[in-house]
Amino acid sequence: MDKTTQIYKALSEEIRLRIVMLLTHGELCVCDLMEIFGETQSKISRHLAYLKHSGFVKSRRAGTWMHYSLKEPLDSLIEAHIAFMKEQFSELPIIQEDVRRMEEVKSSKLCEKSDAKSLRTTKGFNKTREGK
Amino acid sequence: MDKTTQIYKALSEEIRLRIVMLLTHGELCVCDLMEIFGETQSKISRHLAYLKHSGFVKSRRAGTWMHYSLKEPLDSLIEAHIAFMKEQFSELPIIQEDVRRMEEVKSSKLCEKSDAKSLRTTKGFNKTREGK
DNA sequence: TGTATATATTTGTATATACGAATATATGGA
DNA sequence: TCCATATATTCGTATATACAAATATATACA
Repeated sequence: MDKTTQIYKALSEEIRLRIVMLLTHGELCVCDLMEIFGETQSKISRHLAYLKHSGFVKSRRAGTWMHYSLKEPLDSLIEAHIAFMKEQFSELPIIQEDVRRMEEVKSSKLCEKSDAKSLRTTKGFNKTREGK
Repeated sequence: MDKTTQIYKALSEEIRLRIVMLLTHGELCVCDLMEIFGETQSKISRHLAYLKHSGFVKSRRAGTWMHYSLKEPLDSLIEAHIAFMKEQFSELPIIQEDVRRMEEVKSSKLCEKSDAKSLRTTKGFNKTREGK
């Protein structure tokens, strides 16, 4: 039952549960999550590593950015948990607020729209990043 | 989300998850659980206290025995978790083996069949208990 | 190659909670 | 009241994992 209890441990820290909920909407990079939650890079990164070890997420490097998304294919038990979470938590104010901030962040940042290489060679890139 | 994460914490320890699964079949006393799991009284009691604090179970005293069962009414989120667990875990060998041992223990012990007072005044009671 | 950026990991520390062993409490019966 | 039984709690300790701060790593670009 190690796998089973590891899933529960992974979801027993609030920020990890909220990250998983956000990732059901699609891929996010570390910098997005830092901004959405107002947390330090170290904290976000640690929890993503935990979720990765637990089988929830995969990462994709694009230039210097790391993009995280739900692993594919998901272990079927994890998939069932995520379906359960969507049913149970989607309507919670704190989760809806996270989604709202996610949309805000995604519309004001470029790192989600294409990969680092093309961004960095785009005129005006640094200007865009200054907003942080 | 404290309630939410507390539920995940409660289920993230294997023995607690297995106790909850057994209690879906009905009330059990501490001594039954000790025998089913082959664990010490202290360990069983501590985990039951944790489950009680987390809102999963209630206890009923009958003489010197404490009987535990799923709380009623259950918090609706906990109820949903338990329904999920039944779906996902009922067929696992370890869970089925727990149920088998539970049936064995319940058929060979009396403390489940009536309360302590009547048992203690029943002839042959101590003999029955010696089997332990 | 050297610098800057994004992310990951390490370090030192704090907290939650696990454990076994011992002790305390509550009940029932002599 | 005193003892036995069932259970709960405490004590001392070990482990997992949280945190912030610091440092390391990987990549991009000059």
